[in-house]
Amino acid sequence: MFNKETEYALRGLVYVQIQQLKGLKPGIIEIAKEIDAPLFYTGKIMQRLVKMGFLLSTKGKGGGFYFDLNKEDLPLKTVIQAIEGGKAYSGCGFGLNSCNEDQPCSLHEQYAPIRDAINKLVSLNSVQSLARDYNDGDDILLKREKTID
Amino acid sequence: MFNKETEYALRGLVYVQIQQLKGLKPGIIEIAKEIDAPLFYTGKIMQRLVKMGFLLSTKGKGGGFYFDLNKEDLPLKTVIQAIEGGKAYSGCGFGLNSCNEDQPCSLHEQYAPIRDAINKLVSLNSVQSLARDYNDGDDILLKREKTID
DNA sequence: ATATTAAAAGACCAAAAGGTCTTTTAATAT
DNA sequence: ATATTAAAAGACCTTTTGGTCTTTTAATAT
Repeated sequence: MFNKETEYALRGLVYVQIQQLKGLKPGIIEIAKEIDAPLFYTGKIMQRLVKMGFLLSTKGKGGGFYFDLNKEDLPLKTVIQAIEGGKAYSGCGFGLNSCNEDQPCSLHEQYAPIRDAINKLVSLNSVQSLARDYNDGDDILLKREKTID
Repeated sequence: MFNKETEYALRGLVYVQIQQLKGLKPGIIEIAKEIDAPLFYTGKIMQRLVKMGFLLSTKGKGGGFYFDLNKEDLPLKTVIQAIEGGKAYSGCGFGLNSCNEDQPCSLHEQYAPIRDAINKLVSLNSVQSLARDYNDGDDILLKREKTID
């Protein structure tokens, strides 16, 4: 569904938010471990996210990543578009330039509702809402200790 | 939606089928031009499709690509899976190994119906059905002369 | 002040995707 | 037979994606 960078970015952001709700400020080592992503790559991605203004960080002892609480919720779509470029989930399912609403290709009409559903999914879900869902214990967004049953 | 190779492959196959319905047997040069894809790359892809058994070809004068009429319709999904690998449209939307029906992640439940719709789309549409749609004049699957209006 | 900690910056590397081009093989028409 | 045509084979190249590692900068605690 997403490329690796986007995937790690979203998981990282949600993890930071979850920790922030507990009053914590995780660092790269912890984040990478918890979201099950490569350490240095995760570091690079988190830094990019800071540069893009999606979250904040401090260096040195007690440092780490955290969100500006004054900001509004961050929809997944905003992050995805910042990383993958604006054209994500907008084009023709068949990749035709010449295909549009007026002159749809065979698949266009069938794909349109799917594309719309994806757009809705990433627009309605935010880093914060996923973090909340997680704390409610409803899901396993992030790596979690394997339970022995 | 698809990667380039898959995209060119599907367009190429549909183009061959459209021409075959007219009693023709197109070659690489014609196919590449008509589906608006790079010449040599298209050649390579068509050859791969022949090797995979999706269509036939003959060399030399009058040669080109064509389908075995005895075979049944070829669903898009079959082609996609042969090119992109079996895991296409099956995993968790968030790319988590630990996510499954029993322990779904936040997005899993929302993504599941979308993934199912995509699966249905590529299962129900075939190279032949798209070629038929095209001949009915319903769509512009392939590159077509720009109409001056 | 300085030692420690942790992010920032950036060089570097590997694999995959996308694409180009030349040579070889096989079919057909003359 | 042989000239022509067109696919097959495969070497090679470029860009993008994914990933690693070292050095630098900034914050904090002693």
